Amino acid sequence: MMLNTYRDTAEELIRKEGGRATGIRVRILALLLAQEQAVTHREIEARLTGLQPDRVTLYRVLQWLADKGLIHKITSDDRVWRFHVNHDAYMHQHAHFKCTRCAKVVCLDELPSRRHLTLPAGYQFQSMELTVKGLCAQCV
Amino acid sequence: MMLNTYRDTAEELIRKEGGRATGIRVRILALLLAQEQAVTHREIEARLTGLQPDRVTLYRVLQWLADKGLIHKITSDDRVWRFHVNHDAYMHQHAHFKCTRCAKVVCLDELPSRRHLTLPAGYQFQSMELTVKGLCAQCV
DNA sequence: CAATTCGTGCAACTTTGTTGCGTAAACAGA
DNA sequence: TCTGTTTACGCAACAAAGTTGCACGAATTG
Ligand SMILES: [Mn+2]
Ligand SMILES: [Mn+2]
Ligand SMILES: [Zn+2]
Ligand SMILES: [Zn+2]
Repeated sequence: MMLNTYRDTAEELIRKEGGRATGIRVRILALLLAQEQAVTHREIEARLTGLQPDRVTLYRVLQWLADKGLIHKITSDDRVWRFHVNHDAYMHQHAHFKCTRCAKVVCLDELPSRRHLTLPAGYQFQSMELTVKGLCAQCV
Repeated sequence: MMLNTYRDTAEELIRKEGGRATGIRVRILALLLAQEQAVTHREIEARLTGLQPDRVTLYRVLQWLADKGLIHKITSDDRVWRFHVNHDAYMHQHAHFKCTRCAKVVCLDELPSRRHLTLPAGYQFQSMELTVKGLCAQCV
């Protein structure tokens, strides 16, 4: 399960950002480190067995982790944020995939070049958000 | 202002879909036909001077128009739907631009080819949603 | 004009997320 | 190990966006 290792890593990362390594923060970040795919607030709540932090605290911890750059927030058409750790590969801008059957969200490696887009005259590019929809390997 | 023409067009489009051309539906679709950019539920409400339909009715009219293919819904990171008429040019899949300063949303003409993306093994592509962020011509 | 169907308004509810504030826990320094 | 300060947490209340059920009223059909 490697859960102890995840907790140790989590604690170390939190301290490195100058935050207090509270039980809640460590458990949440450890949980995120263990997730392959991006997870919602609800899913995190459900998987924090034993520990049941207040909803507000969970929101605030997730926001803090995102502010510190340890995780990133993913917006989706279902109006629910999903969270995923910032592995090295995901530190740069990247696209996401969302399964239209099971709603799973995973991070993709790349983003198409902005050269493939033309903006109206006078418009200035800053960034792009790309979500690919389809069926994941389990749902095909 | 061409508003009469918009109302006539709206009424015609609604009847063509087999719906009742009620005052509310006609006014909402006429308003959307007149908009260059995509508008939110709130903005539509504010611009329907004189007529003040119930919030729920507005939601239902917009959903009906979208179901009939007369308009399309645009999702955004601010968790608010925006609506825009389906001009011929926008019947196919297309990208959107959102201004990071004034929150204006406009439809872009094209979508980059799916060949520029690689999905994990076993994943099946269905569609993509692309939002370009930046500054519009008025905000640069 | 009457019957039927469809659209609208109202009230209540749901989901997701935010704000303010008092209290408790973490950490640093003695 | 104790003490004081700072930071995080929990609770309650709030907010925005959207949904559902149901009764009533207005279009359309004939
Ligand atoms: Mn990601
Ligand atoms: Mn569009
Ligand atoms: Zn799936
Ligand atoms: Zn702008």
